[in-house]
Amino acid sequence: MPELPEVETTLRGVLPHVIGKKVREVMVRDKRMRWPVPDEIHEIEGCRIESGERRAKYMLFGTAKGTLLLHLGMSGNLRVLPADTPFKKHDHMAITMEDGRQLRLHDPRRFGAALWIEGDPAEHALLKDLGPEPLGEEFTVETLHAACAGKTAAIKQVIMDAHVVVGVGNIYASEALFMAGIDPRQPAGKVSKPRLTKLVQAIRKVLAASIKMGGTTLRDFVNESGEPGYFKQTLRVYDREGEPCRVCEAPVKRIVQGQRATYFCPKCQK
DNA sequence: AAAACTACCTGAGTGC
DNA sequence: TGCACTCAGGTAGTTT
Repeated sequence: MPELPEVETTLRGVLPHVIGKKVREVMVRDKRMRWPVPDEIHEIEGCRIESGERRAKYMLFGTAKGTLLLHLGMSGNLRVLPADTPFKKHDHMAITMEDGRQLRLHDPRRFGAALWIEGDPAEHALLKDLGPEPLGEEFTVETLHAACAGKTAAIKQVIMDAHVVVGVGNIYASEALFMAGIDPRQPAGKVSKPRLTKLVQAIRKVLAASIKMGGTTLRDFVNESGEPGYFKQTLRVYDREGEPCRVCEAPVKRIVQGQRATYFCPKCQK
């Protein structure tokens, strides 16, 4: 589920409930996540949360003692609920704040993660080799051009590579390539610089637009309040196989690249 | 170095 | 109803 806009939406919703507040208790109901939830996660108990940031699709909550890292995987959500709300199946972790509110990490597929980082999070193994943020200044046509140079891999796979640019998942990769008019199968090294310029703009635009609408709910994404995102109705190609292109009316095509579905318009994207 | 593929896991949907 | 099968928003790790 969650790509960058969904994580950003969740983080923004959660922040007002945690910034400047102390954590009372962490309850781990099922430590089987992508990596076992470490016992050190309890280090956060009694700490005041000073910061909350997103890096790629990771959420980082900083305290004086260390940093809580959360990832929503494919099926996760993080909700803010009264602490006495009955637990649901797959509510794996609950973080109770001093005011009685609780953050619930719910993740049926358990591809998500909850880790405790001591020291500088930027140096953590999961974060240190990540590429630039797509909405930040460091992601430019120059960086993308350099990353694509000489590569035979399809352009879609390259923009989904977190070493090149973070946060571009399967939905927004297809959408950005449509907006830029680029065939997702094009070898990355063969896409001209002007077209990469369009692609950089398209990636920024589609992510920003989705954040504005609270993200995309395909099946089960909900934000911190349990509400879906509304960007799905704006999708131009993703999950629209056989339906008419919104520009030229040619049927949208679905192919598989790197074991993942890709959607594109064969007429608009060359 | 880069590309291809595997693995992790549950639930929804489809076809028989 | 039930079984077998496919597919799903991510990404670290291994193999080629």
